[in-house]
Amino acid sequence: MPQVMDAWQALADPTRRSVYARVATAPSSVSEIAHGLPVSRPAVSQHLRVLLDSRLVDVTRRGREQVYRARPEGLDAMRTELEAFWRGTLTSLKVLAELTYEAHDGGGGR
Amino acid sequence: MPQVMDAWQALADPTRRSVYARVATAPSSVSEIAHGLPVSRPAVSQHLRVLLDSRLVDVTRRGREQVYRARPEGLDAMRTELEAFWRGTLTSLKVLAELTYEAHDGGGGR
DNA sequence: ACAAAGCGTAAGTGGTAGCTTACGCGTATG
DNA sequence: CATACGCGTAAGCTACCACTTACGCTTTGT
Repeated sequence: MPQVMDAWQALADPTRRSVYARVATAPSSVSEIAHGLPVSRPAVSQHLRVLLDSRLVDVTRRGREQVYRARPEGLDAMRTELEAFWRGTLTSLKVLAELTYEAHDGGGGR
Repeated sequence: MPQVMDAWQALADPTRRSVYARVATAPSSVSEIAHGLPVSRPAVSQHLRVLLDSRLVDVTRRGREQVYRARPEGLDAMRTELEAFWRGTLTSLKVLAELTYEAHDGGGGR
């Protein structure tokens, strides 16, 4: 039983990213998701639990199936968070790059 | 010796994110970075190795110090990748949301 | 040439994430 | 009411990640 993770860490795992991609493409039941992946159904259930705790997916009962779907808000929240991180670092980087390159290079880097 | 990781997974670790944030704010030597963190210097070295393999940081020798600095390109590449992922999922989500809500809800989300 | 600073790496350890098999509960179907 | 489907969870195992200590190499200073 995994700990509480932020969306970033939650989506870091490849399998979990696949699971999320699946439900983002189309709401699916657990068995459907598992059928398209090289892991067992309980494994998918656990991944969905993590995604659920991270507020990245949503659940709706339909008959005896449990339909999972992605939550746009969760994604957007994470994106905003990332953007802030980006901005901070990139600003610093830009300043430093200018200070560094203006003297001897010009920035032809790769 | 860690495996090869993509930028996403590399930045998933909190400590490693701190290391990256540090070098993004200002190019620093290994000891400097380690001095500001609750881990040993070798640990920082290993984290820097991972960031190096992920093309997220850069190294320059200066005297006997090894100065690490963040690579804007690496970040930007990851950001692009994320953006693509975003777009794909969000598009699907929007379509599905419309199809779903138009019949019985109205979109009182959250 | 010798001592010290600054790193990188090897070896070893603890913790935990991800997976599987086994089981039990709720729900539809005859 | 009995059977089968769909799912969540517990228990256990394996592998890997992050961290530490110990060692060796390169570079600077006296």
